[in-house]
Amino acid sequence: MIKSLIKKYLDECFLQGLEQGLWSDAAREVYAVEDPKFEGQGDYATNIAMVIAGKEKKATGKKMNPRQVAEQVVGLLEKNTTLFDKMEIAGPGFINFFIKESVWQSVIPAVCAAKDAFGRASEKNGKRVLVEFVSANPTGPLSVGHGRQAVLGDSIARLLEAVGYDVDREYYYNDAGRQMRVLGESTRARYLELLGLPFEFPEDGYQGDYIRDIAQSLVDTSGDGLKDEEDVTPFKEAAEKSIFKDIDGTLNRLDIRFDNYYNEHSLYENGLVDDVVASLREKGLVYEQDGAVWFKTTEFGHEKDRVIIKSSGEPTYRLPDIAYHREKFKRGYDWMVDIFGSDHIATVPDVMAGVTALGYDQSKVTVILHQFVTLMRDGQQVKMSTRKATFITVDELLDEVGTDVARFFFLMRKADSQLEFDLDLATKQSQENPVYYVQYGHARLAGIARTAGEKGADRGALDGASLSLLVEPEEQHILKAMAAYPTLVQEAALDLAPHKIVYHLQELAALFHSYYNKHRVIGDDKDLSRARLWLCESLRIVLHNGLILLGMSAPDTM
RNA sequence: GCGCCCGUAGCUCAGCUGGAUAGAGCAACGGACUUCUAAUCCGUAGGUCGCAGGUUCAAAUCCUGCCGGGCGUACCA
Repeated sequence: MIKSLIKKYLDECFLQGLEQGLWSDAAREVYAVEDPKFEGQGDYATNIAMVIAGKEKKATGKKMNPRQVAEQVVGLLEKNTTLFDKMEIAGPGFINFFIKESVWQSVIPAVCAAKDAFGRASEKNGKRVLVEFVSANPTGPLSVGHGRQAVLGDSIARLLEAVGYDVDREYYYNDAGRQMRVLGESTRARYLELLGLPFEFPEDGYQGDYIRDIAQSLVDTSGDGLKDEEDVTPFKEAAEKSIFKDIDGTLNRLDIRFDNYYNEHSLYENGLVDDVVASLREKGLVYEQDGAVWFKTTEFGHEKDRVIIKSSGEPTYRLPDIAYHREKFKRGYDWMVDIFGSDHIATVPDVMAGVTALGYDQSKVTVILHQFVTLMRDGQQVKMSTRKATFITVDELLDEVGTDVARFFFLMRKADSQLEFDLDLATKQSQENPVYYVQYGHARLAGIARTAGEKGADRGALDGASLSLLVEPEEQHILKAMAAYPTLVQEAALDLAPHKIVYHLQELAALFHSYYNKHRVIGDDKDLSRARLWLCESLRIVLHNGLILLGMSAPDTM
C-alpha cells in the first residue's frame, strides 16, 4: 500500500517534469519502485533517474546526468508528499526513500479497519474470469498430479476473487470415448469375476482396486442380472457415477468446489462441433485428405496441419477443444484461464489457432502448464503408473498429511517448476515443516491476545493506543511486510502465481517469531503493551487472510 | 530433429517486466526454555547463479549458441 502510494507520487512528479520540459516522454511507465536489498538504502528506492537519463539518450541523443535528474525528481517529490523522513541519492542515481515511522504505524488502523477485506481489492470488479482446471475424465481417482492442479487452480481462483474478479470454476470432462469404454469393459470383467463366471480383462484395462469395488456394488444391487448384458453402457455408467462421486469427495476434502461441470458430449449434441468445422471450412482452413479432415494450422505458423476428424468419422480431441473454447468466448468472459498438465503442451497451439481462426482474440486466454509432481518417501522417488494403479491418490495423500499441508506443499513452487513432494517433511508434525511454522505464528498471535485478556491487560480501543511507541526495528519490519501484503496479492493474482503468497506468509511468520523471542508484548508498561497488542492483532489478521486465501485454516491454538 | 519448461548453497527451491554487496527452508555445527505456546529464536559454515559469447552505465535476470534433465512432438485424450 505504501509502495503503490510512492509510485503514484512518482508518476505525478514525472508528469510535472514533463510539463516543465525537464525530460521527454520516453521513460513513461518504465521506471519502478523497488525494495532495496540492504539496510541504509532506505525503505524503498526508485531507478527513475537512471531510466530517464538512459531513455533520453536513446530517444534524443541528449546526455543527462542521472544524479542531476535524481535531484530534480527529489525536488518535485518534496513539494508533493509528506511520506518521507528523508530522501537520498545514491550510487549511480538511485533515490532511496526513508519512510516516516508514523506512516508505518498507520498500517495498523488500516488493517484493523479492513479486517477480512485487508488485501482484497475491487479494481477488477465486474470483470468475469473463467478458470478451467482438473478436467480429469472419470476413469479413476485423482492422482497427486491432479492434486497439484486442483489446488493450483482453486488458489488462483481465490486470488482472482481477491482482486475483484467474478470467478467461475469449471471442470471439463468427457465421458464418451475409448477411455470410458475400456473403463466399462474393465468393470464388466471384474463383475463377471466376482460372480465366478468366465471373463476377459481388457488388455489395457484399469487395474485399480476401485474397479472391484464398483463391480461389487453392481453385484450388490443387481445380482447376476447383468451377466448376459452385451452393452457395456450400464457398467460404464455405474463406474462413472461412482468415480465422479469419489472425485467430488476428494475435491471437497481439499475445500474445492466447482461452479460448473462442462460435458464435452454436449458440444456434439448441440451441433457445436459440426458448426466449428463448417465455420473453418467457410474460411478455407479445412481440407480433406486420406479420408480425414485436416485443419490448416500451417496458416498459423505451425509446422504441419492437423487432423480434426479421423477417417473413421470420429473427431480428434482438438476439435471439441476448439469448440469448447469458442463457447467460453461466447459466454462473454473477460479472461479465460486454463490450467493443464505440461503433457498437454501440444494441444495448446492448435486450440489457439482454432479460436483465432474463428475470429476471437486468443490473448484473452492464458494457459498455465504446470510441471509434474514427484513424490519422495525415505529419500526415494515413489514410482507411479496410472495403468497399473500404482499411483498415489490425492485421498491417500490427504489421509497422510491433511488438507492444509497438502495445499501448502502443492503451492510452494511456481507452476513452471517440477514439484518434489517430500512426504517425510510433510508428515513431520514439527520443526522443519513450513506449514506449521506459518500456522504456529497465527496460533501464537491468537494466544497472546488470549493471555492478555486473562490478565486483564487487553488492548482496549485502537483510538487510545499509542502506536508511536512501536519504534523497534523488528516492529518496523513487521509493519513494512504487512503493508506489502495487498500489493503482493495483486501481483500474485495477475501473475497467477499463488506461490508468492506462500513465500510472503513465511516471511511474515519469520519476522514475528523473531520479534516474539526478542520482545515481550505484554509487560509492565501499559501503553507499550497496548500498542504491541494492536500490532499483533493486525499481524494476526494479515496471516489469517493469507492462509484463508490459500484455502488453509488459521488455527488459534496448536 | 523440432516445440515448451527447468538448470542458483550438500538437498528442495525463491529471486528473472535488468539495478547497488546473490536469498530462504532443510541438512551440518555451536548456543537460548522458572518469563505472552521451544511446532520458536540467535549464531557459524556453505555460491565460477550449467558453459561460452553478446547487448547495457548496470545481467542470475534480456539475446545467440552449446551442454544436461523433464514433457510433448498421433487419424490417443
